[in-house]
This record gives sequence, structure tokens and C-alpha cells, in this order.
Amino acid sequence: MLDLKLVRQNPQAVADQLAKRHFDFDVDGFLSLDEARKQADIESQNLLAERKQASKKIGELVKGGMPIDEAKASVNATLAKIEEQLSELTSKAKAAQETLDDLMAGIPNIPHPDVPEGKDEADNLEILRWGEPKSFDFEVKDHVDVGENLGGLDFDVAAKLTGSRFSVMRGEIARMHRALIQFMLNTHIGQHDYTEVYVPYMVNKDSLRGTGQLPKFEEDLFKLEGDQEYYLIPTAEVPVTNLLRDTIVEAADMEKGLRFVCHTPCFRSEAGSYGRDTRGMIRQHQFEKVELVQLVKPADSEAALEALTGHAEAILQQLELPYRKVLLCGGDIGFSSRKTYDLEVWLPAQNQYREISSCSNFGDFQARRMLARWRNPETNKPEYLHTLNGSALAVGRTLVAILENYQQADGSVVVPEVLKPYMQCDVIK
RNA sequence: GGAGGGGUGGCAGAGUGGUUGAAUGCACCGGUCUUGAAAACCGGCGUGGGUUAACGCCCACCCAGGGUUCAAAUCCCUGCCCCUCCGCCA
Repeated sequence: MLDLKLVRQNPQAVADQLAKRHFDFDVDGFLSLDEARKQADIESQNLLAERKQASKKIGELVKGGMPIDEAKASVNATLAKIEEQLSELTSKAKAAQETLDDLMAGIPNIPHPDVPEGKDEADNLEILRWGEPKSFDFEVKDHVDVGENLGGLDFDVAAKLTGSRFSVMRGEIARMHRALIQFMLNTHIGQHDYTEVYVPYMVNKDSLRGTGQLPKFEEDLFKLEGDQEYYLIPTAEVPVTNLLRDTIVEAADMEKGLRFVCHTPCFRSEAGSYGRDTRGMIRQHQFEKVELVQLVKPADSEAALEALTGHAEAILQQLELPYRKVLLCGGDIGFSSRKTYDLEVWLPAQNQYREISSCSNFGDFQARRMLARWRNPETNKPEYLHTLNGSALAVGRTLVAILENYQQADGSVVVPEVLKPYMQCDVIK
């Protein structure tokens, strides 16, 4: 959610900045809505004030010994008018407020000035490349062939159990998948100073509104049947960031910022991506992810994004997987994000870099929706925190990258050095 | 699933229809006192919205949503959450 005051003060500037994301902000529409809201608000407030005065007067008269009916009769003219208009005016004011709220909830975050102009992912700005894509002296197989030949990946049986876009893993590949989770968690806890959290995998609407998945992106989510309106989480970002919803953090607890790491499964409907990545593990309805979440003082968020992205990069580096880092352009950046780096890992079978992590600074956009605040000692007032998160990493895609980058001519897969302590073999064959 | 008890400001905790946005204590901020600190004393101290050049003034908010009433933290209904006991259970 954008700051209403900011939008009000300079709607055209807001519209200009949102144009970078190709979001069309209707300035005149906003202004007339806001004006209508204000009028309705003032009218109903004035009437409420009259009612309050009248009631007070009756109270005084009754206290002074006058019978209630007589007291009411003495202020009757006012009461009749209030009776007549109040419910109409208050519901009008409420409706106007709701219309404005809906509009505000649908406006994406203002992109950071660093965010490059652009229409889609082709316009993202490459920041760096790390590692050399290995050259193979045999024909590389994609992860599906590698995994199936080793008997460790099975998409057909997953389709039988559930449907498309699910997978079953077996043996050393299943173990490596689990090893990746442990390795990532241990690294972030031990080397990057994050606190591990365990959270629910189902959340309510308030949480999804807080991080921005609702109201706009309901079709991306799996909603549960039943009395409760629960949704499967599309990312740990939702429950973990919402830990601080409706909370005021004391300044002393904010010195280092709040840093959480969390492993969860993620569930995504992938509506609207029917033709894409249908083969293999790249795009699944269910996948595991290790997520980093930070809540920091506003002044710290830009540095925090660089640090957090570095923490995700460290995983790729320790796994010795070549990757590149790109800064998302205005057309590709997510709804709630102010600035996003994607990390793309090299997939030799696809002969291209593919997204494996997305690290974003949301500024106060989510915090304002969530009422996540800290008490600024300079003003002694609660102020919004800044929120950040990033995948570090998407586990399924990391496994894909290892199967492809570490494959050998005989179909076996070398276990990356840092995973060996978690495995019972050096080579999967 | 059955039976009861609760949800009030950062925290604890009063308040059962009338000038209560809310007593009191703790915490916090400022001041007096002190060489300094503590103690003591004095004062301040919720959030959101509107209006104002500003002081200020106005409205809303005592879990949420409805209702009764001239008037609701207080009464009624529904929902959510928490606690205690019983049953069931990984």
C-alpha cells in the first residue's frame, strides 16, 4: 500500500513513477474519489458531532433530575434530523472509504530510481556473472533424463498420485534434495546470522493481504475448502513477514534488524502458465524453498538488500554453480517490490540462465499494509519498518542445476563438495 | 466434540448505559533536588482520519461484524482468538 498522503500531495508524480511499471494510475479518478470520500466523511462527522452534543445534553438534564422523556423532548428537533440522516450519511461515507481503499490496495509499489526502464525480462539489467559454464565433451542431458536414468526422479508416478506439475524423488536424489535444505539452513544460520523459524503452511486472508498477494493475485493461490478461509502458502514470505503484523518493535530490538530464515514447501496454482516449462521440475505446484526475510529500519533497507542478495549468492558460490545477477526492469518487477535482484543459474541443457532466486526490498509497502512498525527513538513515534525477502534458494531448481551441471558422460552425477557431509556417497549413479 | 471463564492503552489492571479515550500501577520522556546516580516529588505520555499558517478543534477506535438506545467499553446476537475441565487423538 502506498502512503495515501503522498499520493494525495503529488498524484501526478506517483503516476509518473508508476508508469515505469506500465501501470496506468488514473489521477483524475483518484482525486475525485478522494474528494467524494472527504465530503461524505465531513458530512457524517458533522452529524455525529451533533448527535454527541444532543446526547450529552440529555445526559445532563437527566442527571439534573428531569424525566427522560421530557429531556428528549427538549432537544427533539435535533434528534429528528439526526434520526433521518445519520444511517444514510454514515453508510455513504463508509462506501466511499471502501472504494478508495480498494483502489489503493490495487496500486503497486513505486519502483526505486535504480530500477531500469523496460517491458519484460529481456530488458532486465545484468549486474554480474559468476563462474564459468562448464564445457562438456559429451551431449548434455536435461535434469529429467539425468534423474530418470538414475531412477531418482519420477514425474509419471507423481501424475498418477496427483496430476501434472508434481514430482516424486527416490534414493540419493531425494536425499540430495533434503541435503540442500539442510545445507542452506545451516549456512544462513551459522554464517549469515539468521534466526530459523518454523511456521504454518496455511494462512488466512489477512496475512496474504499484508504481503500483497491479495486482493489482486488470488488466482495464483490454492484455497482450501472448509469453514475457514485458509490458503496454502505460495512462499514462506507470507507467514514469516506477517510474524510482525500489528506489532510495534522497540528500538533496542531493531539495532541489528530482524532476520529470519525459514524452510517451507510452497504451493502455486501456476494459473496462466499452462504452456511454460511443462517438462521437469522447473515449474511445479509444490516445491521447497529456503527463504530469507528481513525487517529493518528504513535507513538500513538498501544496504540490507545488497547483503541479503549476497547471502543467496553465497549458496550458489559454495555449490559452485555458475550464475548471473540481474536487476529487474520496471515491467518485470513484482507488485509489492521496490527493487528486485534475480539470481539466474546456468542450466547447460537449456543453454541459458534460469531464475533460482528473487531478492526484493519492499520498502514500507508491506509494512503499511501489515502495520509492522518500530518505535523511532528520535520521534518516539511508531514508524513503518522496511521489509525484504529473498529465496536462498529455491530447492527444486537448485537440484535441477546440480543434476545438469554435475552430470558425467556415464549418466552419473558428482556430489558437490559442500553437500558431501550430508550424503553417503560422492557420486550418484 | 461437551461444559465453563475471558479478550480494555507498551505491559499489568479498574471500569456493567450518560461530559469515560478510558481510574490506578509499571515502563518510557521532561523537570525539581543531587558532585553524579538512585529515591522522592511535579509534569507529560495511545492509534487512525479530518480541519488549521499555527495553538487548537472535530470524528472514530476498549478483539471483529451486526443490533437495541437520544446515548454502548458497559446490554443483545454472530464470528474469531485465548484459558480451565472432560472426551478423542499424531
